[in-house]
Amino acid sequence: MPKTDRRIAKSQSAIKSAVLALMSLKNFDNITIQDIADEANLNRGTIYLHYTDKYDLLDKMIEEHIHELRVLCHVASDMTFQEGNYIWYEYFEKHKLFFSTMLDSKGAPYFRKQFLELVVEEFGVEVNTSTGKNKGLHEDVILQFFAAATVGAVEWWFKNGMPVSARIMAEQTGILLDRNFD
Amino acid sequence: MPKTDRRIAKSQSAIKSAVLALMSLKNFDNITIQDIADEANLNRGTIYLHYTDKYDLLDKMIEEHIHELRVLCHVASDMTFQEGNYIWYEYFEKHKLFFSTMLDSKGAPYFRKQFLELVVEEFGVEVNTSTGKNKGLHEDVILQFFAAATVGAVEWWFKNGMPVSARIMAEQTGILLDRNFD
DNA sequence: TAGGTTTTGTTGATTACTCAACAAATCGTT
DNA sequence: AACGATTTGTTGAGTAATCAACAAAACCTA
Repeated sequence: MPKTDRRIAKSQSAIKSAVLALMSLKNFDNITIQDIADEANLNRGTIYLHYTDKYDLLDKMIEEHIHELRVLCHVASDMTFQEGNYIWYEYFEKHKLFFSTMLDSKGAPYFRKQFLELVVEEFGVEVNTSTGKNKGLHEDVILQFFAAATVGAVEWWFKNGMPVSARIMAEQTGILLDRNFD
Repeated sequence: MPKTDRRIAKSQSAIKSAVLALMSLKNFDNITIQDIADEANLNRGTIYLHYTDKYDLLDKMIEEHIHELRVLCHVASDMTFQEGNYIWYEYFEKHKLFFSTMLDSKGAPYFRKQFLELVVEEFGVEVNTSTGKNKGLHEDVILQFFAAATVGAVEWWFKNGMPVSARIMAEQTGILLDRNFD
């Protein structure tokens, strides 16, 4: 694999940092491409060399967070859902600005989709329908059921301004998941 | 004047910052071009697009400081030498790493020359050989005399590890200058 | 909803940067 | 003084970024 050109790495890094910086100042939907270019100190046209529009840019940023969450899943593979969830929710809280913006604005139409796919995939290794409490149930049904539940909880949490702590969210959704997997 | 290309500004800025960062870690003479390129996160060849070698790079950086010092001179044009000197020595102290490196290593062969030229030029507006205590003396002689004295004092200060405070240097050289100009 | 203003996305010509490769110069040991 | 290793400065071909200019879309707001 040919390593990426230094200029590409620098431009993309500057662009993403600029978006994050601007998101702390104003709503994503009110950020213009020119704003991003100014903040990143590069030409507006350069942004279009890497992303089709600002929503595509945001999607790419989402992909990176999805990837990080997947890594955290593997770190937590030996833990209970309660314990593992807390790692996730810590990550959410750390990037609260990012995630709440993602889930609030119309700016990230595919976030929920990508997020759900991730959860389905990661829950997949945990489910067992040949023995235990889920014996005889349909694997896909269980997966989609609890994945949607998990994503929905996170979505609710952010859309409502995180009314409870990350620890509470992790614990309670963890209890509900641990109760249903073995 | 056509404004400089954004890429040029960014590259030069990164290169200069890299040199300053590296100078705090090791002697300038031990810094390689590759070190600078790595620190600045750009290709080694890019440095040669802007500077002929690392000493030229250093000279350009010097020029910028010389320019700053000239600006400070104009700010201090209404003050006594004692007062004005303190502004200068504060600047020296603020950039102590830079200046001590300049005056210590063989890396900046022209620093003293440029510095002296600046002092001669700036003292020029102060000297008066038609009336007062210097009446009848040769202007160039006075200028070269006290400019060399001033530069020599600064040089001594840095080469000997700044054994006295900036305030003391400013006060004492200020007294000596105020005593000889009117 | 008609008006002017801002933002968008694209274009083409130009310039700066990248990367790998090279010979020559310098450095550091022995 | 001779050795290998590092650093230097340069080259050429390829790519990314810049800038100005443009029409079309989206946006106020009166």
